[in-house]
Amino acid sequence: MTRVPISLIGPDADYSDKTVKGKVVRIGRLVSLASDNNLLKTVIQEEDSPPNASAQNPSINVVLFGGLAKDFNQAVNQGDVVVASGFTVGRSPTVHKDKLHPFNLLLSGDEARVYMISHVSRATKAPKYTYSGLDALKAGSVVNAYGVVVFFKQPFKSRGTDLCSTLKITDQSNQRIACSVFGEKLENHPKVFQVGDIVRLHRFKVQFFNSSMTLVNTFGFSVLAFDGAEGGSMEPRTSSRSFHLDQEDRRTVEELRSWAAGQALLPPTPTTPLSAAQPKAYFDLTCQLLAKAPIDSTCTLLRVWDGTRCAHTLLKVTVEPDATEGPSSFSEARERLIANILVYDNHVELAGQLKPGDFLRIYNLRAIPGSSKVPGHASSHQQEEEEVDHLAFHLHGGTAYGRGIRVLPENSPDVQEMKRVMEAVPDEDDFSELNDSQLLEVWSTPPESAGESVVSRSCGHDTRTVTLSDLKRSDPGLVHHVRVQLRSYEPHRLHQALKLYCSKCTSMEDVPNDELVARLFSEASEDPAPCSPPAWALSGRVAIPGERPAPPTRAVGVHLSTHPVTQLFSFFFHAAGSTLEETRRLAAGYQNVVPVRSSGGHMALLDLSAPFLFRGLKRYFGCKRCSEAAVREPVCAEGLEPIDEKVLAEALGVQLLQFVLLMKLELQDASDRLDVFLWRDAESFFGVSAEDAAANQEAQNSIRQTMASLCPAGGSTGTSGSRVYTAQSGCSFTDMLQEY
DNA sequence: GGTTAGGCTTTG
Repeated sequence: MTRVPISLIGPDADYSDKTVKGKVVRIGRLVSLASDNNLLKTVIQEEDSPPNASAQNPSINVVLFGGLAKDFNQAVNQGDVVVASGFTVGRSPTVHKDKLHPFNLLLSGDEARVYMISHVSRATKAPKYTYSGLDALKAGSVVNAYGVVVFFKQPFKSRGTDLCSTLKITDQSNQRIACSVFGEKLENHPKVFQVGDIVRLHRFKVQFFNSSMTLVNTFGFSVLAFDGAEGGSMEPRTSSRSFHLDQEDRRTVEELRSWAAGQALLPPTPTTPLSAAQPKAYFDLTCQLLAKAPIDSTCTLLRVWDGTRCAHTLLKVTVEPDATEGPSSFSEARERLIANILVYDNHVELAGQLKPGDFLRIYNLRAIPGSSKVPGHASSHQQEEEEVDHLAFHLHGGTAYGRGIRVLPENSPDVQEMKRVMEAVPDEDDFSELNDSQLLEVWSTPPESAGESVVSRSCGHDTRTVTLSDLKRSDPGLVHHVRVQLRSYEPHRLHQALKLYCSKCTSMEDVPNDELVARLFSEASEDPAPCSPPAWALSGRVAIPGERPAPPTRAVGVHLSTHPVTQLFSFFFHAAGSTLEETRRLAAGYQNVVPVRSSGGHMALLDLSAPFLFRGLKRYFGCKRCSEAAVREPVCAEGLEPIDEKVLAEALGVQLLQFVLLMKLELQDASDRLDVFLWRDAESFFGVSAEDAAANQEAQNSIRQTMASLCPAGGSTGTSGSRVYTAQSGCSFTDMLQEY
């Protein structure tokens, strides 16, 4: 065999008796493909290019398949020198992105070989970071350091071009060192959420200021933040995809945690729930934003809750419903749990970026007793006296005392705890904000009189039966039992009863039909612009699984993302150029298929009328109003949970829509008729989840059978065959049959 | 590989 210089690799040549030699400069993740195949991408660089070569030390992508990929992954270290043979040459799909060789080497099949010429031992593989104690910092040097946060400010706008975070950190030396982080992007700032958090700083410059040390980030810096509690999660908070964390790092974090616990550096109550808010006190609040409204240019109203009820009556702030983002009113029960927060000055800009549904931590919030004048909404004297005991909450201007607002990730332990509290709040559920008039809007053929609908409530099953005529004369809001005949129902086509519901903006819409979706797919594939895949994606082509008898299979371009810890192939993008039908077939063979298109040279999701995700037979949709979709790599918080529709929706900035069932029933008894909506309890009524009903025939048949036996004439006007049931909300159809 | 900030007694 003869060796070919990397620079001379090109198409249309026979490489069966050729070798390529190079140093391994990058090793990708091992990707498991379908049917027990593996794939691994690596980059090798020629160290001894011949003098006549066009480029010095050129690099080339090498893609290994099958057992070779697996063996290579186990054996190789960065820095090893290898020789490859038995390869073929293909066009590199990533040449524009990685600026490497326009072709790549493909090593698959029996002839493919990789020989290791020299081997670097594991111990010297990763560059080792050394960390300075905070008492050993030398001005002018660039250091790495660990510290426990004793003071922090959330990123705020500096007078320059960047956002600025300031921290004060300490360690076992008891030195307290100031630290400033500058950067344009919020995601590069330390994700410090409370005093006691631990940070790991890389590449910070030591500067002297007023006889005290300060650490300032330099080029190529990184910050990881860890929970400071003993036994807390070891998952660092970072936006970086490529941080390195080894056993020694974990030990350092553990040591700082136990040291800090002994020093009582962690505040005993990091945040105060609304139920413990005291007048005049300053406190940090973890909460969920429900709605917001601008008051004037220096003040914004945030309406939040945390699931607990404040011991003091909360101040009501009235604003125009039109100016409110999110629901403008809530049920009475919910209103009692909602705190109105007025945020001022510099916080107004940040508040503008918040979305109803966001989980927030608000730092240095002040509880203010008595009525306070809201700019532009001066209340009358009478009202002021009435509200004298009421609590309002202010976030003053400025960043002193760490005043600020931070969006917390949904997976943070404090948010999880708060959600448990919220879930236990009675008389509220996902649909509480959707009222009858909204339902009628959703309904394609609204009944003539909106007054004929009633809202269902769960009940104690001890109410006596009333006639429909009694019911219609009684006050709204009461719970009734009726003994009625189902005269008719709508829609007759089950797919029209399936709706998509957004828990964030409480909108409900029809499920887009296949014709519309197919059209979006064909439109997306018409864009001829080349699409540069993101750096983390592995690009290639896969064959569309065919049907039997197999038609000629077609291959489509795909971009893969693999699971960071298990390295299992778990996520799958497919590029523009395939049809809905092809995507459907891909989804049958691969776990997660996210259709993408080319948009201005970048990878983007399709219009959100199309499913953003195919998982087997199931399709998932996103809310057009609440999503800020972008193709990003999905990351698992703990690294081990499966990548499901929720993880993907979050990574892609998609607000996941929930399938719900909505039916209109026309009830009749001797006294009257009544239209009712079956929806909130529809799933328990049919004993079928709406998501299943959207994807599987068995679930659909079950609903169909239930309706057919309730209303055998299929809802036609001839109802002589209809049977009569005693209906109780919260009751399944099977329960009803037993009672009958 | 430059500038920003460099807690701090807030108050509608």
